[in-house]
Amino acid sequence: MRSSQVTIKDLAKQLGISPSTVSRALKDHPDISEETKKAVKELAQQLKYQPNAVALSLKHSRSHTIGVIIPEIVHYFFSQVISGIEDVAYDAGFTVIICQSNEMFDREVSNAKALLSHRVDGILVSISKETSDFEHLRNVEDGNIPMVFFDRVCPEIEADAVIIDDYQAAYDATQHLIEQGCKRIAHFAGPLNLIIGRKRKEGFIQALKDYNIPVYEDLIVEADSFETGHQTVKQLFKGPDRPDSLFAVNDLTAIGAIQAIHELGLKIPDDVAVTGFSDGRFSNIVNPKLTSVDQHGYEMGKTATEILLKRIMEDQREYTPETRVLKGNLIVRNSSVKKS
Amino acid sequence: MRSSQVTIKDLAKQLGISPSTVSRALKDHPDISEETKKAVKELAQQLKYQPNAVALSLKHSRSHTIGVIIPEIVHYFFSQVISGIEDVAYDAGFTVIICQSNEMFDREVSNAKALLSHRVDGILVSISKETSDFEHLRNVEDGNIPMVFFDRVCPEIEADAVIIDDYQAAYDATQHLIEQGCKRIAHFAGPLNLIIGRKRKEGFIQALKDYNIPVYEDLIVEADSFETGHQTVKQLFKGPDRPDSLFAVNDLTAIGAIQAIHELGLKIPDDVAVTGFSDGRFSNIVNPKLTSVDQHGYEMGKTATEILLKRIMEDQREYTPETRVLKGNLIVRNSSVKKS
DNA sequence: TTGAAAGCGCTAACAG
DNA sequence: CTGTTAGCGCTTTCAA
Repeated sequence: MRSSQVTIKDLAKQLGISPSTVSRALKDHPDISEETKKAVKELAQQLKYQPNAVALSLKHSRSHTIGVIIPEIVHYFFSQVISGIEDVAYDAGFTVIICQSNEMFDREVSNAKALLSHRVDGILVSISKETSDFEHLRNVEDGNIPMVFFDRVCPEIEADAVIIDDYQAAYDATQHLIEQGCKRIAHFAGPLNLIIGRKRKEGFIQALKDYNIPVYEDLIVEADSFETGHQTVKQLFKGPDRPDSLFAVNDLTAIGAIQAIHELGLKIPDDVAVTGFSDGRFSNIVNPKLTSVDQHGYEMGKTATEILLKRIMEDQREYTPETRVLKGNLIVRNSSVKKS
Repeated sequence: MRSSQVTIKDLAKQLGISPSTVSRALKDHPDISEETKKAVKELAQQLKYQPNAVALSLKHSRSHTIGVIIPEIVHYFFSQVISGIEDVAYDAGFTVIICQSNEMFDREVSNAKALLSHRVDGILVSISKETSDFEHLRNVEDGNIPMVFFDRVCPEIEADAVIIDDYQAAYDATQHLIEQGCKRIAHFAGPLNLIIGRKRKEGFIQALKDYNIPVYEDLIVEADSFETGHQTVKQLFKGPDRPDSLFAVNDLTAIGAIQAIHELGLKIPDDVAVTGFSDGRFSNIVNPKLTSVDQHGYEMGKTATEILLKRIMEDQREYTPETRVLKGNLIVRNSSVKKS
């Protein structure tokens, strides 16, 4: 016997009235007598009636559900985003379906399909590192499902987006290192097919240029995980003209790097100043505490969801996509401040 | 105009056949001619037809969706659990709805309601710190929705559960400290209304007893966050007969404690040996590296989901609930090993 | 080999 | 004030 959940029919039968009356009574329709309302509501409570959201979705072609496609929730930043999403959605009476792509393109495609199939009212997306074909997202567009990107946006699709100013934040972080007297600054970059990877690199380079510091191409390496951060330091920092500082594309990479730097017998920040990006739970916990950029995950999730819900409500086919840019705040801690 | 997704009717109309034929053709029903099948499938692909999961759910009283009620996904452990859940669910063609209780009872109750309303086929639950009334979960039981607890189980409801052997793991961690020569061991405990909190405390105490070490009640304090871990150390470790070691109920607490211990000018592990619990991303990153218990989050999520899916499939009203106990492995690192 | 009709749970126009 | 009916998208007898 499948779930024995109570339906409106059950209530109607027990009360000897019609289902439509029950339906109306439950929503306080003015036509219904107080007496009937009371009887219906009491029985509903007693039998623990829960409206069938599935039937409602079908009826109204509105699921009051939004879908989220997110790379990996293990990352503090993304889990913060989800909290922002859930809080807003929850207050608006929306349910959230979260799908992890695990940074895999195929998984992301299935995720999109599943969400379309579930007839979500809107979708929030942050694309995976692997994604460079956007057919699956175009399907969402074509299906007229509102879609808002966050953090990792898609270059080829015109849609709302919430990002931080990665360029400026990277610029700020680099400038900060320069102001500490650093001259040979390494950058561990993110995947350059992602806009965030490119923007952070550009901000880095521009800061160097503005301060007339030569840009050494071999000090710019793609490395965006604890392991690659660690390995890359071991190669890049062993020679005599090693970098005197490092700007890493995220905190975990910075921390992998920090460990390797320690293993090489170098001191942070005096031998090597280090800056991360994202300001996760780690930044305050490692030794030395890590200078990083606060990416405002919670706010990003909140904002993206607010925009999405607005789109869902206004429900017009044509609109001008809006890109909301949050400011990334550089938070200076011990890993980058040279004693002078 | 709401979502313009293609339906079976659209296909039928365009092909001049009936919806039922289309339906059958799409599922390769043997009665349908190859010709028709081909035509239908081609058009479906061309128009990017996606079956309406909502309609299917209503029709079959089966949503192929499972709900998860989880305290907070920011915690590494819980996000690991979710990955385990998603992987298994995904392979079985199930969608996952994740709800965070944020450790709030009220939120947990709404979560349960929402999931019931969405007619999920089953629910996975780890209760919040605040939860001591279980009415909402009893509603799930009464609705005949299969339910499996993980990690934080509910004492009053007979249901399947997947946990680790918290008692034994705490015992092992304590024993390890004792073997390092520790005599005054503090325990920062979790909320004692949670079984995990009680079990870990019991394992701690039993280990002390087995080794004839006095149990000092004032060295057992409820503290289960970075902040409380930090504060508690400041109070408890300042006197001359301070503890020589600490077993914390989770890693973040241990790390808060470690920072405070450093601030007091004490050395880890020589002055104070420290052990955490959960083995998150942090354990390897802090200095010194933290001894901790691997809680096997991914495996826990996987196992819980496997059991849940089994219950959903077999679909019998009566069964004997099963409690699967995973072993928690103590992982010894620098924070607890005294040089001798 | 295909179509017509009923029904999953609910709502809303239309009747009464 | 309440009941009847149709329909959301799909499947599935039953009939042709």
